[in-house]
Amino acid sequence: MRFTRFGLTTLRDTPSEAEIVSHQLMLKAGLIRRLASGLFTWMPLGLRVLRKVERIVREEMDRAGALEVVMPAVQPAELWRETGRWDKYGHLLLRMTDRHDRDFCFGPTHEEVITDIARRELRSYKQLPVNFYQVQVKFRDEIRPRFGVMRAREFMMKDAYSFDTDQAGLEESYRKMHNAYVAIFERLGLGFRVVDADSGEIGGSRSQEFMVLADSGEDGIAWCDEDNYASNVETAATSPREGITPAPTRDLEKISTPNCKTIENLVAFLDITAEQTLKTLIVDGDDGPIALVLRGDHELNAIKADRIPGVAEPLTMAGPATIQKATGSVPGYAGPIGLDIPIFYDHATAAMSDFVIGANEADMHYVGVNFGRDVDVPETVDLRNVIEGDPTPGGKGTLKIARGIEVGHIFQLGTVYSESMNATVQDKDGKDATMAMGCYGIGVTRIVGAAIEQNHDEKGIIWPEPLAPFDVILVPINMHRSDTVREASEALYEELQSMGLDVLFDDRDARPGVKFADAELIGIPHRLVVSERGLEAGELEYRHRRDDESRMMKRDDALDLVKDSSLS
RNA sequence: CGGGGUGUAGCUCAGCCUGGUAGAGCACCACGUUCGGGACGUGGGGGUCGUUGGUUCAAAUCCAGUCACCCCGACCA
Repeated sequence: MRFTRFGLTTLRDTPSEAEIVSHQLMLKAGLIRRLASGLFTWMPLGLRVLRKVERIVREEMDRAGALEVVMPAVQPAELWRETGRWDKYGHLLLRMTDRHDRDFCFGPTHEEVITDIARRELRSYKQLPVNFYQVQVKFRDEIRPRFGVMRAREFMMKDAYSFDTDQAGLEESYRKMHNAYVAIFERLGLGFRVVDADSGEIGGSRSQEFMVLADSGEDGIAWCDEDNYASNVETAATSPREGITPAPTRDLEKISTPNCKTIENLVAFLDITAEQTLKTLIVDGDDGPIALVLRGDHELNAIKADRIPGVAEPLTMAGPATIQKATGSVPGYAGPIGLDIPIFYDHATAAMSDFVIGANEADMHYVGVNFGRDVDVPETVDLRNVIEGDPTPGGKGTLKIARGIEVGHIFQLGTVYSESMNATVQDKDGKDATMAMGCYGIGVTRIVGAAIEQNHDEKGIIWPEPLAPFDVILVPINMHRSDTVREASEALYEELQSMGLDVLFDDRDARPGVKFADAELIGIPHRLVVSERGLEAGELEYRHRRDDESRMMKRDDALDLVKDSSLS
């Protein structure tokens, strides 16, 4: 491709709308342009990268035995009503009506459509297992799109759906997809980690996420190599810490704490740390309110709280009236002493002594509180978000926390969809068997952003070679004044292409500095510079995007180097 | 949806407080000089100042509404 014919405009200034580096670089390098919030046009340079991702994904999906299909992006409401998700998926669904006033949505995912296909097409267990996939545009009406293509509303997704006769088959299909995903992310050249995850609105049982490690990631990852444990912090578990609760050193005392409705205010007023306090959260339950007790500096985890028997789903904080009735006080002063509703304590509370709690009375707290003396020694449960240093569930080590970008998510759905949509096959005995499903997603567009987050420097993008829009950029110096350089460059351009390489030929009549700056910004792995002075010695200047400096090489050696590196 | 911020040329921004009819750098076009790390000169094209309404002799500027974009939050005591 000739630069002058490629329609590429790079920006010298960073657009003010971009916050994170991948978004900034994608705009500066001309990969994408924004149409509206969360909607992007993929320009020629960006599309080349996207296509490279898609190709690798397709190759590995095909290798794993999955079958490619394309389903409609627009889906009828009836299918979503069958599974109950027309209402449940709610806010993320972009709904529309056609001219006959029939309801449709722009698909955010395709479980319903594929299950409809499966129940029509699959009759016999002999047709299983089968796995269908597609690479297609999805639309999710995100609450707040952000970070460019990282959380866009319209995005490219590879989604796959497996069908098996039973759970054992599903586990095998799931394992295959897990392995295919590992192969995909390894080929893409990204640093990633597989973590346990919550299955959220998709439903089902086991699920794992593939996280590209990056500080700008929206997700937290809790992990521990000694225990071979890794989980999204949303679901990361911890265990009770071994150790002895210190003996009481203070007497129980009820004190006045005006305007201390928050832990923050309380800590400031008493000049203590949040670790010395307990907070008592009142949540709605199936049979009246329930109290959840955490150390003051810890955060309640909604997913874990929902697993507590009796807690209303979804988790709802009790309103002022309920709190008044349960505690006898305005919100902000709840505490376990004298509280006559079910109380659940987090694991970490057990190790505390001489702590501060609300007194169930406005502007009053108890200080010097101790378990066994003032409050019954509690059975504890896992209630909160883990933090760095917490013991692992297995107990062999402590958790570390890292940030990650979710680029893949695999689920064992089981029969959630096949049951509600009545997708069955005849088994060996001629009986109807509800198919066991799995679903497997990869955020294709998000991968491009994630790759940049992980591979850039102050000059621009540094593409992992499998993702690079071009293998090599050919930079002639003073081509428009030197016939020697022009002829040699044109010949090289032809030769590199005939070797099967994707070549960007910077044929602009621009000064070298401009060309070098753009080459670095758009991040092409190999750079070959053609100059009069090099040609006299039969040499080219070679530099890899990751190299600190360039080196002169014999022409053929340079070509071999690029060829071997790019086509291996 | 709640809170905050920003809308002036393709990009980054100044001008607004104190109203008088729009600017800079980069980018773009032409010519000339330059030519191995984002050159320089001369000339040129490009903006109903997001939008609607109001105040005023006069509005980019003051007032009100509205739209768009960005950030923080949306159980977080």
